[in-house]
Amino acid sequence: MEEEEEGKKGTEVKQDLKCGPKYDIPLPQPMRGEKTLKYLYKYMHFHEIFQYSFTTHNLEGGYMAAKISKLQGQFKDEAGNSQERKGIFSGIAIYVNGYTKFVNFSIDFISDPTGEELKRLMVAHGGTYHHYYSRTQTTHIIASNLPNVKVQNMNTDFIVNPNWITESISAGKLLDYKNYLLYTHQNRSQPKLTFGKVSSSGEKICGESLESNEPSVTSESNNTIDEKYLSKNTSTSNDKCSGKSSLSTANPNFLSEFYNNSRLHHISTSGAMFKQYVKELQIRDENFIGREYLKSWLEERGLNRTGNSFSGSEHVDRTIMHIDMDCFFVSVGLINHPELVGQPVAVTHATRNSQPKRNEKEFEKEVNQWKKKYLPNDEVMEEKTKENLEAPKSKSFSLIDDKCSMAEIASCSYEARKRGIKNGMFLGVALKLCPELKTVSYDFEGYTKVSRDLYDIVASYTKNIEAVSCDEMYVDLVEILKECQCSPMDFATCIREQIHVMFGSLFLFYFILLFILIFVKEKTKCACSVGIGPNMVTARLATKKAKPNGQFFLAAGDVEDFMLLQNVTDLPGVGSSMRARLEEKGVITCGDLQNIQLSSLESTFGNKTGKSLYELCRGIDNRPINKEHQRKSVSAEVNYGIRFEGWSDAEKFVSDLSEEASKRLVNVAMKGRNITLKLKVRAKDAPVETAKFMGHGVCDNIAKSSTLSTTTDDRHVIFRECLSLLKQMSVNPKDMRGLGIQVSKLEDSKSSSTVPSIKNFLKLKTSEEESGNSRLSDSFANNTSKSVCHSLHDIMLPEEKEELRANSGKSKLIAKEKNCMNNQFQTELENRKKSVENSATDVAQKTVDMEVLLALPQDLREQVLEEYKSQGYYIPNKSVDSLSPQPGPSNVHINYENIATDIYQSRKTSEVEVVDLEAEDNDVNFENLSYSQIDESFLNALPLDVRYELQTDFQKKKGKIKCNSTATNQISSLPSFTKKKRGGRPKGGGNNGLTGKNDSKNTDVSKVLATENIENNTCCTVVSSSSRSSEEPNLCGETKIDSIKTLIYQWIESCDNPADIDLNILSSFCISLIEAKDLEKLDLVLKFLFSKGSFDWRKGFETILNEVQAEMIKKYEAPLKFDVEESIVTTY
DNA sequence: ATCCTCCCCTAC
DNA sequence: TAAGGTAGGGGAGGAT
Repeated sequence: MEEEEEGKKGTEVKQDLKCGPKYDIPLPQPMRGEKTLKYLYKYMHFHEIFQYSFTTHNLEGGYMAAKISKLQGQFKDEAGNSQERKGIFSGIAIYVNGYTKFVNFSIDFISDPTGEELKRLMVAHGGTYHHYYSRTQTTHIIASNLPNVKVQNMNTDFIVNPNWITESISAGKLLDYKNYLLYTHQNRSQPKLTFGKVSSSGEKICGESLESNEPSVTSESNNTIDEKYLSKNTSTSNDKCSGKSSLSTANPNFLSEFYNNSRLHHISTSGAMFKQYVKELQIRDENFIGREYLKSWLEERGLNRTGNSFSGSEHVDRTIMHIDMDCFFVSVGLINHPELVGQPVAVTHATRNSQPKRNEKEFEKEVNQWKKKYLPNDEVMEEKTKENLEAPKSKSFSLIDDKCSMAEIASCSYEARKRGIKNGMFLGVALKLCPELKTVSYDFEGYTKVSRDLYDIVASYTKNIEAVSCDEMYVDLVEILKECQCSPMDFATCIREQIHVMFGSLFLFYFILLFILIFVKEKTKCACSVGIGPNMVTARLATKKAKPNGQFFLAAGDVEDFMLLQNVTDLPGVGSSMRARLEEKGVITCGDLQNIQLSSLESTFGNKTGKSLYELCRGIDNRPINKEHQRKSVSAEVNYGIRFEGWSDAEKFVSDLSEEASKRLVNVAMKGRNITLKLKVRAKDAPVETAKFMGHGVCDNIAKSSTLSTTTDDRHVIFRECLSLLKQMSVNPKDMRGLGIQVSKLEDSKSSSTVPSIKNFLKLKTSEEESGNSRLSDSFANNTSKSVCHSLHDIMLPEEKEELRANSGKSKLIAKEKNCMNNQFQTELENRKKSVENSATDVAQKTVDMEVLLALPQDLREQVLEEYKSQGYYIPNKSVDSLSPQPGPSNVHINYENIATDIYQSRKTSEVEVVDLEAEDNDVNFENLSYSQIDESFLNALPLDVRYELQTDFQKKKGKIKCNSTATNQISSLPSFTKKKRGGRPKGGGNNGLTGKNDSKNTDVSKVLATENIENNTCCTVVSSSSRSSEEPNLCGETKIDSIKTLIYQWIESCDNPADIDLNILSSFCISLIEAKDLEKLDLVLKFLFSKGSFDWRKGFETILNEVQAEMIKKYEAPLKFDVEESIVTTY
């Protein structure tokens, strides 16, 4: 990431550039057309827009420009005001549960919001939106039909109808949520809404508005909900006193909650993820659709060899491109906050209103200790000069006081940087520098989504990529420039344009930004910067020059001059410590550094470091692009919220952490021989209560390691070892402030055979498969490998896929966005695979995104496409055509033809493979599978009827299925079925650490499921090749309701939560039931669904239900009469 | 010399 | 209040 958390010396090195120009790509020309503007008018209430002629497309100067800047001003004022008023939802944090209304595109979209809309509305009015339900922080759950049985963990008193939000907004005040409670039958003791009064600082807006606006409500309430509300909001500070904060190890879910909210964890793991992705790219077949696009792109602009003075051979020596997103987290965050574009914005956990309460003395003590640590020589008085020199993370200690929030800024916009705000700075400090600073919450899903798109775009051009992090990479351009006869700068323009459009398309979903994007173009400079140089350092330095939103080409001949004035801090490997040491020698610029002898550098910094400094400061860097990253260690550590009362707490945590480390090892299919335990211990005189809430304070670091005789990934072995190490360190658990486990000396786990400990009643797994499988499912995809099919979805025929997608329609797309983190990387796997086939086509499809286009009214959609086309944006004809209205019943029909054809091409082989496998019948023979082989404990756990069903079902199936081991391997990579293998550790696409909860118990059911799915796949293949229209709708080959139920039951049992892909299959099955007019079966299926599964599943089922209802309305103009609650009640 | 362990530093 | 992770490189100093 471009993020520079280390405080860097402000010595600005100005430079006269003889070399490559920095140049900005032009943004889309303004869109014309009255209709468009009518829409904009309607949705944005920019009344004034309408008064002007919009045939003008030169908005650069004159009257329109003035008008627009005035509108922007209003925009800002509005945003500012709402901040001042703090918004009606201040203090409210919602989690939207399964609320996936199919996009009902009415003019009055405010009254019928989607989850995304709720999110936007919430934030726009001062509230918080949680992607995940947090027991401690979510104050209200928004749902339209939340099943009530399995939500004991949630306080159902706070499950509220979405109308609460919209009506509150229209009322201009916070209405009493209890009038919108979803379960009015549950707790009839009505709350007294007095929390506003009790709220410590009388300024709490939620209190005010309630008090002043809803007095009648207050009087009729009693205090049950009130108390709960209070305990969630205002009295949490009491928790701190008792040391029982939910943000500490006292919380049983601490580890996963922490990881789900840690930006650094996200940065690390996503970085690793993309390194793995690039590694896998290497063994794939070449499929560079982007290159074709590049060629036509060059041709159109007359930039290809013939039309351009550039001769490809000039740069073939070595040309490295460095791509880096500009303030990545902010850019993604702004997608949901278009109103903040152009303002100083920071991404943090806290909000600008956060006002921590702390013990002043202790606080000061710690801050002074930090100062001492980072301002050596007792030069505390001279902070001003020394401050930024040595202090890490730009903490600006002089500005810290006991009132300021110590939430760290993960990323801040360029507007904020102009005010002196830096990444890693405490929010409180930043607010002192820039009181207008706006804060935006994290959107980890969003980051992953955008990163994925970014990598997809680049990978469609070349495989010569070194992933650095989720938003940064190096690309070796030699090959592509040669092949396409392209200049580096042209390539940079082309690829940046794609990235920009990708970003733009995300913004498009929000109409306000549609406006900004098109009319106020300079405001959307949110894309990426690109630097090109003869090697990695120079490329990197060039990027710095290019920022923000530019590109810079540093020719080999210009390197020497260029380097002279570069700041040493910008060299890779020079951080705050090295900078300080260099500064002592009077070295500021690379020019200064060049004056120091190699031998001198080597003696002061060590041989390697010295040599590397010597070379880097001259712009010499021979490191090749590392495409095949080899992992050397796996670790899990936490240095936040660690508060142990005694040994048992510590042991429990070490145990949890061992499990985490073990999971991560399994995820990467590695085992390690060396185990290191890292400990952060409160420094001797450091205060017990840290300055930062639940922070680690001033600490000493200790580490101890031990080498095992054999490699391991076993959680128990790791635990035992760590516990022993921990005891050896003899530290009082009460003083522990951080703990980490690192496993190194890694080996591929496939070399050591690991037969899963599960008593498998189906003996279909060899250890070889086991490890091979985990490798596959770990990474995104592996097309060249024998295991081509990863899920049912994968072996479906293109027509089926198309149908599936079209049927799922909009709500699917939206639902997809709501994936919880657990599923994120699982979904990732699917996405990744899709993108391989589609590559640039897919990119283009994405660039003018389906979601966006579908959400648009048809005429507007056409206009948008027309405009984009006319501006030279790459929109494949097919996709454009497909977005025109289609004949037939589906008005949301998407034509995935081009994609489907691709898939078909590449799937053909896999299909053949499956068929062959069927014929072969190798190790695994399902004929041999008998009911009696099923684990008894599993059977006993089943309700009698299901047990019976299962029994009969097995009898039925006997002899029907044949499959060999390879097929097994394929199927067991099916995302939703990979989660419980090997002692319940999720493997699959589930990325290490980001898998929120995975404490699932090991069951044998997954084996049943594996069986099922082998069969299913097989059946699916067979069925799909026959004519679908005349056939009875089937779920993976099953048509009988009983069999379907069994299938669904087993599916649900197999994992903790549903994978999208499986939901889609189920959903399309339901829709095919509608087609077949078999509403009775549909009803039974739905009832069965809702009677099973836990909370996580319900969310998925609700998506299906929504899709079904959408289809019903389309087909019969009436929804299916189906009562979710009833079906739950009747079953339980 | 070379390896090992225990750090520190750096990057995102 | 607030989510200060993770992987890799390499130096110092001791063991071999």
